[in-house]
Amino acid sequence: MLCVTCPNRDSGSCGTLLEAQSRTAHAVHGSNGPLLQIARPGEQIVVRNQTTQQVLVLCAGWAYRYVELADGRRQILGFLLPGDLFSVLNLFEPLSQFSVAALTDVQVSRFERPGVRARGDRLQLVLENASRDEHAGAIRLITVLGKCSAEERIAYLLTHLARRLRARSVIRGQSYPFPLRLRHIADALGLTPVHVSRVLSHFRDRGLCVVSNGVLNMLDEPELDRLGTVA
Amino acid sequence: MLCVTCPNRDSGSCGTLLEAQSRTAHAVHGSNGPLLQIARPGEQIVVRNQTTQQVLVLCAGWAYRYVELADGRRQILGFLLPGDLFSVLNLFEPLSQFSVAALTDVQVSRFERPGVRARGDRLQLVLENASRDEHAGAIRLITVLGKCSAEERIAYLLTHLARRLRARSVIRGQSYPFPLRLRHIADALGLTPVHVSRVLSHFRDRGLCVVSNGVLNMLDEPELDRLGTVA
DNA sequence: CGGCAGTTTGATGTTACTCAATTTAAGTGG
DNA sequence: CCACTTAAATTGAGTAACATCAAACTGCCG
Repeated sequence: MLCVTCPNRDSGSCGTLLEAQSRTAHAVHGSNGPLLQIARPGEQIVVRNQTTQQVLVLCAGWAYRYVELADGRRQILGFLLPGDLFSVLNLFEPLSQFSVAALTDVQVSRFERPGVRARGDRLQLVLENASRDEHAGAIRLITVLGKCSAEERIAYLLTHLARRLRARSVIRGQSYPFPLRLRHIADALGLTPVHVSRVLSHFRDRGLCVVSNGVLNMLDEPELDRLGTVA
Repeated sequence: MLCVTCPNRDSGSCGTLLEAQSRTAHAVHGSNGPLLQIARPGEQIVVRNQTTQQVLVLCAGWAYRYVELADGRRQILGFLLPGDLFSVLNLFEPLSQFSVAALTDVQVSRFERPGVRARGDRLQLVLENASRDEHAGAIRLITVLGKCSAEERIAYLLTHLARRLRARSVIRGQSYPFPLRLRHIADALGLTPVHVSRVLSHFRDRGLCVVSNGVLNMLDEPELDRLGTVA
């Protein structure tokens, strides 16, 4: 199946979610193709509180959404995988509530903001689904941060990412590419890199998972899943 | 100004937010009035993962949205004040992502789910605003939970509630009715009741705020605000 | 071969949790 | 109005989880 958002016709990097979204966006946009942007690891793609008339979709690579506090502390709100809309809100709201930066080399598609108000059922449906997912994700993260130990949080993150990657057929087995540094995990889960390291090596000792060479290998996914299941 | 959602014509319990929302909902609903429900403190109003064809608005009193983990842990997602829509998502999604329970005696208005798809600009606008607010609230809470100390979290909660109450003209001075128990604060902020008690008495000693007789008195609101400001 | 960024490990410190006892407040029935 | 009961708040002591600081170690790239 062709993915209209990305220039590359070969499947793999773009999952099912993207297909629905991009088709919609494409339909709205008209016949001229989307703008394409590339960024290098660490590069900032969206600046919080900055307005843009475009809707962004991550086309290839990983990125993360985050906010920065006045004193430099950073909270990562979540990770963007290929096919992800940066934010549903972004469809009708020009002001971004968070920053976005690249984790790997990424490709980002930029569409002119579609006329959401004038649209019919098809887009509405996509919007509702994405809206629900985003909301559900926020609730889960709040719950994990509020009620779970470091082990539970990390297990949650690892299995949650695996689930999302599977949903877009990026992985089949129990391992997947893992571009996150300890710092990212820490900032996403309210921990310190040092403590994340300790928990991960504890996981390694228990034969739960290993991360090496930028690849995460889940040796005992059921147990990881059990640990990381919150609600 | 008359509040169509509530049976009581006297203002005060219903703030500005409700007026916009209720008018909208009323317009969608047609001429027959909304169903009214009352509940006592502690009573559960919405059950997570349960579907309903109605849209709920808190009309009087306080309530809270929460999720419960398998082992009984509870995470409070936020507090509902008079005039609050239970959830924006609720407008087109029959499945509730969280439970809701009453903190005080409450009145809840139930509207038949409006035909969101068929509506024009007016409702769209209200939806966008509410959607943005809900999203912004979730991001703030995630940040507070992920990056802030117990003192900062509690200061954030107290001043945040004050702001929301002021926005609907419920309070003018620096004190407001405070129906939360330590347990609620704890479950909302990822702390234990015991620790919340310690922090609050520390605040008291420093002359920041006092809570007694179900009333919170912010003696040094600027300092509280400074403590609780995250992003 | 340096040099840098990221990770690991150890030692120590702090925050917040747990457990338990005590006090206060809020009802309830006499 | 006063015992009695019950829920909530407070206080103290001990502990666990996680943070902080610092040093050693790894891989990688010029």
